[in-house]
Amino acid sequence: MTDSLIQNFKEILRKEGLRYTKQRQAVWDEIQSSQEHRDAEDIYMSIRNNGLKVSRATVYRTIDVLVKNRMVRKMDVGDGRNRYEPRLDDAHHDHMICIETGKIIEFYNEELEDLQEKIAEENGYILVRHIHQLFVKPLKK
Amino acid sequence: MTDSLIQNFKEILRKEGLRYTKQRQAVWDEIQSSQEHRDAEDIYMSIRNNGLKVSRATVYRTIDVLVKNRMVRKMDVGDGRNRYEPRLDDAHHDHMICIETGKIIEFYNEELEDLQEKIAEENGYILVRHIHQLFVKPLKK
DNA sequence: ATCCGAATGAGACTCAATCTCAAAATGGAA
DNA sequence: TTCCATTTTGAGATTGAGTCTCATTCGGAT
Repeated sequence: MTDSLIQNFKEILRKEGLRYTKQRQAVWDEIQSSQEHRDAEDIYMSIRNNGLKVSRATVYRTIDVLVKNRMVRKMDVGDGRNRYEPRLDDAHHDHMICIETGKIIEFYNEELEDLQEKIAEENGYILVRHIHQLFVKPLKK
Repeated sequence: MTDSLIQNFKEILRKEGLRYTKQRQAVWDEIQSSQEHRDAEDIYMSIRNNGLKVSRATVYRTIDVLVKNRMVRKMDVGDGRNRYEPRLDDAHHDHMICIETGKIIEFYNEELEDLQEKIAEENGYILVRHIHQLFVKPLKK
Protein backbone atom coordinates (compact mmCIF):
# COMPACT_ATOMS: atom_id res chain seq x y z
CA MET A 1 0.00 0.00 0.00
CA THR A 2 1.33 3.33 -1.04
CA ASP A 3 1.75 6.51 0.97
CA SER A 4 -0.55 8.38 -1.38
CA LEU A 5 -3.37 6.00 -0.59
CA ILE A 6 -2.89 6.58 3.12
CA GLN A 7 -2.77 10.33 2.57
CA ASN A 8 -5.92 10.18 0.53
CA PHE A 9 -7.65 8.29 3.31
CA LYS A 10 -6.48 10.78 5.93
CA GLU A 11 -7.74 13.64 3.82
CA ILE A 12 -11.16 12.08 3.57
CA LEU A 13 -11.35 11.62 7.32
CA ARG A 14 -10.35 15.23 7.80
CA LYS A 15 -12.93 16.39 5.31
CA GLU A 16 -15.56 14.41 7.21
CA GLY A 17 -14.37 15.81 10.53
CA LEU A 18 -13.29 12.36 11.65
CA ARG A 19 -10.13 11.33 13.47
CA TYR A 20 -7.46 9.12 12.05
CA THR A 21 -7.28 5.85 14.01
CA LYS A 22 -5.48 2.58 13.50
CA GLN A 23 -8.80 0.75 13.36
CA ARG A 24 -10.01 2.87 10.46
CA GLN A 25 -6.71 2.46 8.71
CA ALA A 26 -6.86 -1.30 9.24
CA VAL A 27 -10.31 -1.50 7.61
CA TRP A 28 -9.22 0.52 4.60
CA ASP A 29 -6.00 -1.49 4.31
CA GLU A 30 -7.91 -4.72 4.36
CA ILE A 31 -10.47 -3.72 1.75
CA GLN A 32 -7.86 -2.12 -0.42
CA SER A 33 -5.65 -5.22 -0.31
CA SER A 34 -7.96 -7.32 -2.45
CA GLN A 35 -10.05 -6.79 -5.56
CA GLU A 36 -12.52 -9.45 -4.44
CA HIS A 37 -16.16 -8.73 -3.72
CA ARG A 38 -16.20 -9.46 -0.01
CA ASP A 39 -18.79 -9.23 2.73
CA ALA A 40 -18.32 -7.38 6.01
CA GLU A 41 -17.78 -10.51 8.07
CA ASP A 42 -15.05 -11.61 5.71
CA ILE A 43 -13.29 -8.27 6.00
CA TYR A 44 -13.71 -8.31 9.77
CA MET A 45 -12.25 -11.81 10.12
CA SER A 46 -9.30 -11.03 7.86
CA ILE A 47 -8.32 -8.05 9.95
CA ARG A 48 -8.50 -10.13 13.13
CA ASN A 49 -6.49 -12.90 11.51
CA ASN A 50 -3.85 -10.32 10.78
CA GLY A 51 -3.60 -9.88 14.54
CA LEU A 52 -5.32 -6.50 14.64
CA LYS A 53 -8.10 -5.81 17.10
CA VAL A 54 -11.15 -4.16 15.52
CA SER A 55 -14.82 -4.63 16.29
CA ARG A 56 -17.58 -5.39 13.84
CA ALA A 57 -19.17 -2.06 14.71
CA THR A 58 -16.04 -0.24 13.62
CA VAL A 59 -15.81 -2.26 10.43
CA TYR A 60 -19.35 -1.31 9.47
CA ARG A 61 -18.90 2.30 10.52
CA THR A 62 -15.70 2.68 8.54
CA ILE A 63 -17.14 1.01 5.47
CA ASP A 64 -19.95 3.57 5.52
CA VAL A 65 -17.43 6.39 5.41
CA LEU A 66 -15.52 4.73 2.59
CA VAL A 67 -18.65 4.10 0.57
CA LYS A 68 -19.85 7.65 1.07
CA ASN A 69 -16.51 8.91 -0.22
CA ARG A 70 -16.50 6.55 -3.17
CA MET A 71 -13.38 4.68 -2.07
CA VAL A 72 -15.43 1.51 -1.76
CA ARG A 73 -18.30 0.24 -3.81
CA LYS A 74 -21.17 -1.46 -2.01
CA MET A 75 -23.08 -4.07 -3.94
CA ASP A 76 -26.24 -5.96 -3.20
CA VAL A 77 -26.01 -9.42 -4.71
CA GLY A 78 -29.46 -10.32 -3.46
CA ASP A 79 -28.44 -12.90 -0.87
CA GLY A 80 -28.82 -10.64 2.14
CA ARG A 81 -25.14 -9.82 2.58
CA ASN A 82 -23.68 -6.74 0.98
CA ARG A 83 -20.35 -7.09 -0.81
CA TYR A 84 -17.63 -4.48 -0.95
CA GLU A 85 -14.83 -3.84 -3.39
CA PRO A 86 -12.19 -1.11 -3.46
CA ARG A 87 -12.60 1.62 -6.08
CA LEU A 88 -8.96 2.08 -6.84
CA ASP A 89 -9.58 3.77 -10.13
CA ASP A 90 -12.71 5.70 -10.87
CA ALA A 91 -13.89 3.32 -13.55
CA HIS A 92 -17.50 2.36 -13.20
CA HIS A 93 -18.64 -1.14 -13.94
CA ASP A 94 -21.56 -3.46 -13.36
CA HIS A 95 -21.62 -7.13 -12.44
CA MET A 96 -22.55 -10.40 -14.00
CA ILE A 97 -23.10 -13.25 -11.56
CA CYS A 98 -22.89 -16.85 -12.72
CA ILE A 99 -25.75 -18.74 -11.09
CA GLU A 100 -23.90 -22.02 -11.46
CA THR A 101 -20.49 -21.14 -10.07
CA GLY A 102 -21.16 -17.93 -8.14
CA LYS A 103 -18.39 -16.25 -10.08
CA ILE A 104 -18.70 -12.46 -10.36
CA ILE A 105 -17.61 -10.87 -13.62
CA GLU A 106 -17.28 -7.12 -14.00
CA PHE A 107 -18.36 -5.41 -17.17
CA TYR A 108 -18.69 -1.95 -18.56
CA ASN A 109 -20.60 -0.86 -21.62
CA GLU A 110 -20.78 2.74 -22.69
CA GLU A 111 -23.91 2.27 -24.75
CA LEU A 112 -25.65 0.80 -21.72
CA GLU A 113 -24.68 3.75 -19.56
CA ASP A 114 -25.95 6.26 -22.07
CA LEU A 115 -29.17 4.40 -22.55
CA GLN A 116 -29.94 4.50 -18.85
CA GLU A 117 -29.49 8.24 -18.66
CA LYS A 118 -31.70 8.64 -21.67
CA ILE A 119 -34.46 6.51 -20.16
CA ALA A 120 -34.39 8.49 -16.92
CA GLU A 121 -34.58 11.76 -18.79
CA GLU A 122 -37.45 10.58 -20.95
CA ASN A 123 -39.37 10.11 -17.73
CA GLY A 124 -38.50 13.53 -16.35
CA TYR A 125 -35.71 12.40 -14.07
CA ILE A 126 -31.98 12.63 -13.76
CA LEU A 127 -30.05 9.42 -13.19
CA VAL A 128 -28.22 9.46 -9.86
CA ARG A 129 -27.00 5.89 -9.63
CA HIS A 130 -28.10 2.45 -10.65
CA ILE A 131 -28.04 -1.17 -9.65
CA HIS A 132 -27.52 -3.53 -12.51
CA GLN A 133 -26.76 -7.19 -12.20
CA LEU A 134 -26.96 -9.86 -14.85
CA PHE A 135 -27.56 -13.37 -13.58
CA VAL A 136 -26.13 -15.70 -16.17
CA LYS A 137 -25.09 -19.26 -16.85
CA PRO A 138 -22.33 -20.59 -19.08
CA LEU A 139 -23.09 -21.06 -22.78
CA LYS A 140 -23.19 -24.72 -23.70
CA LYS A 141 -19.96 -25.46 -25.57
CA MET B 1 -60.85 -11.86 -9.50
CA THR B 2 -61.73 -14.24 -12.30
CA ASP B 3 -62.22 -17.98 -12.26
CA SER B 4 -59.40 -18.48 -14.72
CA LEU B 5 -56.97 -16.86 -12.32
CA ILE B 6 -58.08 -19.20 -9.55
CA GLN B 7 -57.82 -22.17 -11.90
CA ASN B 8 -54.36 -21.10 -12.91
CA PHE B 9 -53.33 -20.88 -9.29
CA LYS B 10 -54.77 -24.31 -8.51
CA GLU B 11 -52.91 -25.77 -11.46
CA ILE B 12 -49.65 -24.39 -10.22
CA LEU B 13 -50.20 -25.84 -6.77
CA ARG B 14 -50.99 -29.19 -8.35
CA LYS B 15 -47.91 -29.01 -10.51
CA GLU B 16 -45.85 -28.31 -7.38
CA GLY B 17 -47.53 -31.14 -5.51
CA LEU B 18 -49.08 -28.72 -3.04
CA ARG B 19 -52.57 -28.62 -1.64
CA TYR B 20 -55.09 -25.93 -2.33
CA THR B 21 -55.89 -24.07 0.89
CA LYS B 22 -57.81 -20.93 1.70
CA GLN B 23 -54.69 -19.36 3.16
CA ARG B 24 -52.79 -19.79 -0.08
CA GLN B 25 -55.71 -18.48 -2.05
CA ALA B 26 -55.95 -15.47 0.29
CA VAL B 27 -52.31 -14.59 -0.29
CA TRP B 28 -52.63 -14.81 -4.06
CA ASP B 29 -55.91 -12.84 -3.98
CA GLU B 30 -54.31 -10.10 -1.94
CA ILE B 31 -51.22 -9.73 -4.12
CA GLN B 32 -53.25 -9.97 -7.27
CA SER B 33 -55.67 -7.26 -6.09
CA SER B 34 -53.17 -4.44 -6.40
CA GLN B 35 -50.50 -3.40 -8.86
CA GLU B 36 -48.49 -1.71 -6.10
CA HIS B 37 -45.02 -2.79 -5.11
CA ARG B 38 -45.73 -4.02 -1.61
CA ASP B 39 -43.70 -5.68 1.12
CA ALA B 40 -44.64 -8.91 2.87
CA GLU B 41 -45.80 -7.22 6.06
CA ASP B 42 -48.11 -5.00 4.05
CA ILE B 43 -49.62 -7.99 2.28
CA TYR B 44 -49.93 -9.85 5.57
CA MET B 45 -51.71 -6.95 7.30
CA SER B 46 -54.10 -6.42 4.41
CA ILE B 47 -55.21 -10.02 4.51
CA ARG B 48 -55.83 -9.79 8.24
CA ASN B 49 -57.70 -6.54 7.84
CA ASN B 50 -59.96 -8.35 5.40
CA GLY B 51 -60.88 -10.60 8.31
CA LEU B 52 -58.93 -13.62 7.07
CA LYS B 53 -56.59 -15.49 9.38
CA VAL B 54 -53.20 -16.22 7.86
CA SER B 55 -49.78 -16.29 9.48
CA ARG B 56 -46.66 -14.48 8.35
CA ALA B 57 -45.02 -17.87 7.78
CA THR B 58 -47.74 -18.81 5.32
CA VAL B 59 -47.53 -15.48 3.56
CA TYR B 60 -43.81 -15.91 3.02
CA ARG B 61 -44.15 -19.55 2.03
CA THR B 62 -46.89 -18.81 -0.48
CA ILE B 63 -45.02 -15.87 -1.96
CA ASP B 64 -42.08 -18.20 -2.62
CA VAL B 65 -44.31 -20.53 -4.62
CA LEU B 66 -45.79 -17.62 -6.57
CA VAL B 67 -42.38 -16.15 -7.32
CA LYS B 68 -41.03 -19.50 -8.42
CA ASN B 69 -43.96 -19.85 -10.80
CA ARG B 70 -43.62 -16.34 -12.14
CA MET B 71 -47.01 -15.19 -10.92
CA VAL B 72 -45.32 -12.66 -8.67
CA ARG B 73 -42.21 -10.60 -9.19
CA LYS B 74 -39.86 -10.11 -6.23
CA MET B 75 -37.83 -6.95 -6.19
CA ASP B 76 -35.03 -5.77 -3.96
CA VAL B 77 -35.25 -2.01 -3.60
CA GLY B 78 -32.17 -1.93 -1.40
CA ASP B 79 -33.86 -0.99 1.86
CA GLY B 80 -33.88 -4.47 3.36
CA ARG B 81 -37.49 -5.30 2.60
CA ASN B 82 -38.39 -7.13 -0.57
CA ARG B 83 -41.33 -5.83 -2.60
CA TYR B 84 -43.76 -7.93 -4.57
CA GLU B 85 -46.01 -7.19 -7.51
CA PRO B 86 -48.36 -9.43 -9.47
CA ARG B 87 -47.28 -10.50 -12.95
CA LEU B 88 -50.67 -10.43 -14.56
CA ASP B 89 -49.37 -10.19 -18.05
CA ASP B 90 -46.02 -11.52 -19.07
CA ALA B 91 -44.58 -8.12 -19.88
CA HIS B 92 -41.18 -7.60 -18.40
CA HIS B 93 -40.17 -4.23 -17.01
CA ASP B 94 -37.54 -2.68 -14.78
CA HIS B 95 -37.87 -0.01 -12.12
CA MET B 96 -36.87 3.55 -11.60
CA ILE B 97 -36.92 4.70 -7.97
CA CYS B 98 -37.10 8.40 -7.15
CA ILE B 99 -34.72 9.03 -4.27
CA GLU B 100 -36.65 12.12 -3.24
CA THR B 101 -40.21 10.82 -3.18
CA GLY B 102 -39.75 7.04 -3.09
CA LYS B 103 -42.01 6.74 -6.10
CA ILE B 104 -41.44 3.64 -8.21
CA ILE B 105 -41.80 3.99 -11.97
CA GLU B 106 -41.84 1.00 -14.26
CA PHE B 107 -40.10 1.10 -17.59
CA TYR B 108 -39.31 -1.17 -20.46
CA ASN B 109 -36.80 -0.61 -23.21
CA GLU B 110 -36.21 -3.14 -25.93
CA GLU B 111 -32.78 -1.84 -26.81
CA LEU B 112 -31.72 -2.23 -23.20
CA GLU B 113 -32.95 -5.82 -23.10
CA ASP B 114 -31.08 -6.75 -26.26
CA LEU B 115 -27.91 -5.08 -25.07
CA GLN B 116 -27.88 -7.10 -21.88
CA GLU B 117 -28.17 -10.37 -23.75
CA LYS B 118 -25.42 -9.28 -26.05
CA ILE B 119 -23.10 -8.41 -23.15
CA ALA B 120 -23.70 -11.76 -21.46
CA GLU B 121 -22.99 -13.62 -24.68
CA GLU B 122 -19.84 -11.66 -25.34
CA ASN B 123 -18.59 -13.02 -22.03
CA GLY B 124 -19.51 -16.60 -22.82
CA TYR B 125 -22.75 -16.66 -20.86
CA ILE B 126 -26.45 -16.80 -21.40
CA LEU B 127 -28.60 -14.25 -19.64
CA VAL B 128 -31.03 -15.89 -17.22
CA ARG B 129 -32.44 -12.86 -15.44
CA HIS B 130 -31.35 -9.47 -14.32
CA ILE B 131 -31.79 -6.87 -11.62
CA HIS B 132 -31.88 -3.36 -12.91
CA GLN B 133 -32.89 -0.34 -10.90
CA LEU B 134 -32.33 3.30 -11.74
CA PHE B 135 -32.18 5.62 -8.75
CA VAL B 136 -33.21 9.01 -10.01
CA LYS B 137 -34.31 12.44 -8.94
CA PRO B 138 -36.67 14.88 -10.64
CA LEU B 139 -35.26 17.15 -13.34
CA LYS B 140 -35.23 20.77 -12.18
CA LYS B 141 -38.12 22.48 -13.95
C1' DA C 1 1.18 17.34 29.32
C1' DT C 2 -3.59 18.42 29.66
C1' DC C 3 -8.16 17.98 28.42
C1' DC C 4 -12.47 17.23 26.06
C1' DG C 5 -15.04 15.68 22.39
C1' DA C 6 -14.69 11.76 19.31
C1' DA C 7 -13.90 6.75 18.65
C1' DT C 8 -14.01 2.16 20.15
C1' DG C 9 -15.88 -2.39 21.46
C1' DA C 10 -18.80 -5.83 23.77
C1' DG C 11 -22.83 -7.04 23.54
C1' DA C 12 -27.73 -5.67 23.33
C1' DC C 13 -30.98 -4.73 19.96
C1' DT C 14 -33.66 -4.48 15.42
C1' DC C 15 -36.06 -6.36 11.83
C1' DA C 16 -36.98 -9.18 7.79
C1' DA C 17 -37.13 -13.67 6.94
C1' DT C 18 -36.87 -18.60 8.14
C1' DC C 19 -37.58 -22.50 11.02
C1' DT C 20 -39.95 -25.64 14.51
C1' DC C 21 -43.29 -28.70 15.73
C1' DA C 22 -47.79 -29.66 17.72
C1' DA C 23 -52.32 -29.24 16.07
C1' DA C 24 -55.48 -28.71 12.22
C1' DA C 25 -56.82 -29.39 7.56
C1' DT C 26 -56.70 -31.70 2.97
C1' DG C 27 -57.98 -35.02 -0.30
C1' DG C 28 -57.64 -39.73 -1.97
C1' DA C 29 -59.24 -44.36 -0.77
C1' DA C 30 -62.71 -47.36 0.61
C1' DT D 1 -69.19 -40.42 4.27
C1' DT D 2 -65.68 -41.65 7.01
C1' DC D 3 -60.98 -42.67 7.59
C1' DC D 4 -56.28 -41.48 7.79
C1' DA D 5 -51.64 -40.67 5.94
C1' DT D 6 -49.73 -36.66 4.67
C1' DT D 7 -49.46 -31.87 4.18
C1' DT D 8 -50.25 -27.33 5.95
C1' DT D 9 -50.74 -24.03 9.33
C1' DG D 10 -49.48 -20.76 12.97
C1' DA D 11 -47.43 -19.00 17.24
C1' DG D 12 -43.52 -18.09 18.57
C1' DA D 13 -38.54 -19.14 18.54
C1' DT D 14 -34.52 -18.47 15.83
C1' DT D 15 -31.30 -16.57 12.54
C1' DG D 16 -28.25 -13.27 10.75
C1' DA D 17 -26.85 -8.86 8.86
C1' DG D 18 -26.54 -4.64 10.41
C1' DT D 19 -27.20 -0.84 13.98
C1' DC D 20 -27.15 1.11 18.47
C1' DT D 21 -25.68 1.93 23.41
C1' DC D 22 -22.72 3.65 26.59
C1' DA D 23 -18.74 3.13 29.63
C1' DT D 24 -14.05 3.38 28.58
C1' DT D 25 -10.18 4.77 25.70
C1' DC D 26 -7.92 7.69 22.47
C1' DG D 27 -6.62 11.64 19.30
C1' DG D 28 -4.88 15.82 18.68
C1' DA D 29 -5.43 20.89 19.34
C1' DT D 30 -3.75 24.00 22.66
